[in-house]
Amino acid sequence: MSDFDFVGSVIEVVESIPPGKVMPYGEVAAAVGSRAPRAVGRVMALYGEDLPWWRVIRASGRPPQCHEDQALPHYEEEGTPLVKSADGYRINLRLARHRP
DNA sequence: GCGCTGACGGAGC
DNA sequence: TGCTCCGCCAGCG
Repeated sequence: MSDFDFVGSVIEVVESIPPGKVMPYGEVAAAVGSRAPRAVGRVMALYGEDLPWWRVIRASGRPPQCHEDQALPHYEEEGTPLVKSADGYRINLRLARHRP
């Protein structure tokens, strides 16, 4: 697996996430056979423009920092289980977590 | 070839 | 429940 295309695999996994579901960075990294959730975030920052990046969130149940406001409308549109929090809102990983 | 940074995760307090 | 510290890997100068 040395030819392993990290970026390509990450993009493939993110696009495989169905609407209304989400997947933590750690899960995406594990899905591509890696342990670098940070690297996944980098891919989103670079290629996220062509991907449903809002379906990829942190293990804390919150979307990428500085992007929560942009992700919110997407969740409401896809019917993603949300939980209102003191800070604003949060994703209900219990219901929204996508399992391959 | 080396070091720093980053849309993070988990454990500890 | 929220914040802090350390560790992880991949990309770039």
